[in-house]
Amino acid sequence: MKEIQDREQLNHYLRAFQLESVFHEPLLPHLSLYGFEQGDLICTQGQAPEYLYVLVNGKIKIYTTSSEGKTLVLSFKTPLEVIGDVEYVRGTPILNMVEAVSSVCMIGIHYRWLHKYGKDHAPLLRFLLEIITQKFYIKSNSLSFNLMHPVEVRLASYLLSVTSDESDSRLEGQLSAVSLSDAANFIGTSYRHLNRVIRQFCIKGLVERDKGVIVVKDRNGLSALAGHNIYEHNRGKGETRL
Amino acid sequence: MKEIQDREQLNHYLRAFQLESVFHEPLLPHLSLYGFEQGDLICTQGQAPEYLYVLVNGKIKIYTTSSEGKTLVLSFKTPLEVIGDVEYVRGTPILNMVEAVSSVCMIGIHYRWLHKYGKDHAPLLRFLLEIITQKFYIKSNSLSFNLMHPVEVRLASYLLSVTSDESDSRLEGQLSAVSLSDAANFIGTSYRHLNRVIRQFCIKGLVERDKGVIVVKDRNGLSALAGHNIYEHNRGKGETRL
DNA sequence: GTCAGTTTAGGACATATGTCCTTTCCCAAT
DNA sequence: ATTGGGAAAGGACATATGTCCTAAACTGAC
Repeated sequence: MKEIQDREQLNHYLRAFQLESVFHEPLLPHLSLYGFEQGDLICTQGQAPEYLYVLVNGKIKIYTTSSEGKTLVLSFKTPLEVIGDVEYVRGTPILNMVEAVSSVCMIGIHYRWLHKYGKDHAPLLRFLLEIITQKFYIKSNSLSFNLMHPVEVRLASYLLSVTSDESDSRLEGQLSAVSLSDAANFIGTSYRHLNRVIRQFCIKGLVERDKGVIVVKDRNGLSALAGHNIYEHNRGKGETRL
Repeated sequence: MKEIQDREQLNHYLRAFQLESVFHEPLLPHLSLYGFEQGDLICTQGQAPEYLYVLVNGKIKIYTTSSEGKTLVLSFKTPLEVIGDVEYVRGTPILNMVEAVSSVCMIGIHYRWLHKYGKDHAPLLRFLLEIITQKFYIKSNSLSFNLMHPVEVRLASYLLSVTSDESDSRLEGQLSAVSLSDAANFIGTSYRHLNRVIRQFCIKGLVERDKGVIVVKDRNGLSALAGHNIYEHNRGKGETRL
């Protein structure tokens, strides 16, 4: 991690994501911009958190490691997203590991100032409320979805969700930076089983694999399998009452 | 549902749960107290929500029905808990079914007033933030837990969590109002499989079943099985920064 | 008590998924 | 091109879980 001393850039992000009212005058001087390289660890489970981060560029992976050593990838996040919010509100140690999947840019603010100047600042509170509510909603869906559907369906859904935002440009969606075993841990299954299902998909002509890369061939077929249950990414916030 | 016209009782609850600053002066006149009988439907999935409810007495069940007709019980809640909060923040239809598992008492307030008098009221926003953060935390744990552990472990954990708060008084924890098939839907398995696992537990002497009631015989044994992963209920709020 | 109907438990089998180990493939160093 | 090492894929088997159906237990009416 390195701090990026570029006030201009920071202001740009604040404007782009409409955060000017969220981080008002007294908070501004305490905002910093941080850069992370692909693979950098941004947060470590169990540590005492100090900063609230706002993801403004790049992609991160949230995961947790159980006492038995299994890894479960909880989510992949792209802007706009906040990390350290749950810990801030609850006053607990860091819950999960956070790692940069691409090069990443985040706005950071120390809890001290967030608390001192923000605890009564309604726009900030509403912002956090919306973000966390969104997280809850996604998590809740994800829970139901995982519990109710076999890996086959989850994989189809996952492939759709990943390739839709990755491959804006290229026609064929590919799995890019996310390794297959990450994918397995995200879907909540073993690498072995993931392979098995992928092979079925290949046979059915839904995807093709070439040198470890999965290429989606039949989005409609996958959609049919997935039902309408798509793992949600961050959708822009809709109409809210707040 | 019937409205309980008892200002005294309402004030009592507000005091008991320290909600006086959350619902400040302008909101007070719009608070009402509602009573539900066991089995009453409190919210219906898909409908337009109107009220934010605060559960102050009794026990409720949150569940969802998939398009294929499967039911998944998302959680059982006891005071202090809020429902309709996610919908309020996101401005969406009701997400899940909510049903009274015992006779239930809730404080209700129409979104209209909540918005009009509450949208800038920091204590209310902080309250919602804490509640939803708590929900997120529980949900997140629950997701990992379900994905990483077999039914056997989940059932052990479930039995422990249920019997700890039910049977404050009685020594033997029993499953009370919650039916076995509810339990199955909560754990995310089939009734059939639940039975299978219960039978194993019986054989191991962990529980006994008598006329459809499960009696926990060996809490330590169950704990060993569950690891430290206990489904969290609402724990009183800890130290928070807010 | 007896019976029909409903609820609850269990049997048999099929499928989904996990574990462990072997095989294959890829890439780099030589 | 050759070879060795490590990552990726697949085979074999065990276990976990789901589905469908049957058997057993309970309940209320008579």
